[in-house]
Amino acid sequence: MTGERKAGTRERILAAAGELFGGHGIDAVGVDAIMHHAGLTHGGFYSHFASKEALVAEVSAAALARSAARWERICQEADPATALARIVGSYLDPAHIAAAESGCVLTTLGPEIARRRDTRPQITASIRRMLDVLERCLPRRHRRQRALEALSGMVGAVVLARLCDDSQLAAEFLAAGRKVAGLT
Amino acid sequence: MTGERKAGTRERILAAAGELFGGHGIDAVGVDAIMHHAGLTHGGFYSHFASKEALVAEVSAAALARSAARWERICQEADPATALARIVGSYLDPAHIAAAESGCVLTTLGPEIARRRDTRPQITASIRRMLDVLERCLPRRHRRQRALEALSGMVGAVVLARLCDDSQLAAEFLAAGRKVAGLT
DNA sequence: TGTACATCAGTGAACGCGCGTTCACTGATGTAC
DNA sequence: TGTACATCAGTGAACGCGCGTTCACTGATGTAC
Repeated sequence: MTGERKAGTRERILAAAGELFGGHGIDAVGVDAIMHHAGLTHGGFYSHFASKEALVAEVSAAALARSAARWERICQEADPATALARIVGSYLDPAHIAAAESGCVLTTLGPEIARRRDTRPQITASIRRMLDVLERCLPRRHRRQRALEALSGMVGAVVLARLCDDSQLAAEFLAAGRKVAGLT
Repeated sequence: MTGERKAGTRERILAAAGELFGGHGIDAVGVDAIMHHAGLTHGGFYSHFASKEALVAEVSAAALARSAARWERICQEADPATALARIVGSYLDPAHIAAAESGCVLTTLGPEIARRRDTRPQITASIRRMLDVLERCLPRRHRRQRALEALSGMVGAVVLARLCDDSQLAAEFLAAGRKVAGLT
């Protein structure tokens, strides 16, 4: 069926844009580069998206929604303590620092997305879902507050670790993030 | 003296670039916009900087160094608890969320700077100075670790608060950041 | 003190280039008879 | 089953525009005599 084929291509464009945006920033990546990374030529872009800006809104919202969905899956499949360890452990891992192109959008594009006000409602919704997951993983006392602290610490630690020239200092930030997020 | 005049102009260009970069992002701001914001025409830019990229490196390093210097000044002028309250309180304040153009570079341009590897040594040096200030402001036990947690929580809370569509959720992140940073 | 000259910060027109976007097209796929 | 036609995802040349950068210039300031 043609519709399915087209939908698949659209997904490939979204995935390609997500990787390139995460790795190089939104303004540094052109439509041409995105389409080539998706194995297409640039002209076809506009039969899938109205403009680059429309793609930007969709890809950042979709990428964060996917992260939230992954956290929810982990939370359902394992007991709270194990789920927390998996989520926080993979977030605050040197591999996440190194692989910005596939990393969490909050840490790769956070400030850039914050400036584009139209995307914020969907981003906020995904942030709430991530907070809910953390709440369910954390011990009962002051759950809500501790989830907010955990997410703040995780995002800040990743941003700072990526800025550090020195991998030991970066590792210290990751350890500090783990501590804030309640990992022993 | 001519040298002083020129140095003053250079500072004005750096200040203009800092404001515009913080408010709109690095790639979204052109040399022309920066020079006009500094009250000059674009052609003169290249008698002050070798390239836009050279300006970017200098302005981000200079902006963060200025933040670090401000923290050190506060730390010297007040007792530890007061200094901590001032530093953390102004960082995690709705006014800082709103005024991205004059906000901390870690939160406005963090991921963008992390991608430009040449600036990272100077950024890392300023991060260390900021950690040192926080250490001196915090109670003795586990100072170092708590300073790392504080800075992570502060940066993450500001990034997340700016992403939130809902000012109440933003305020919750700011409160969580204050908690992590040891403010009662 | 006054005049002639040198310096150089800043001006503004011009450049080549890559961007986002448009559009006439092609050729594979699906439908009608 | 075979032929004729319609559809439309994807192609690639072309567009106008704004970017970073260059350069011949101007005019205010500093120096020499």
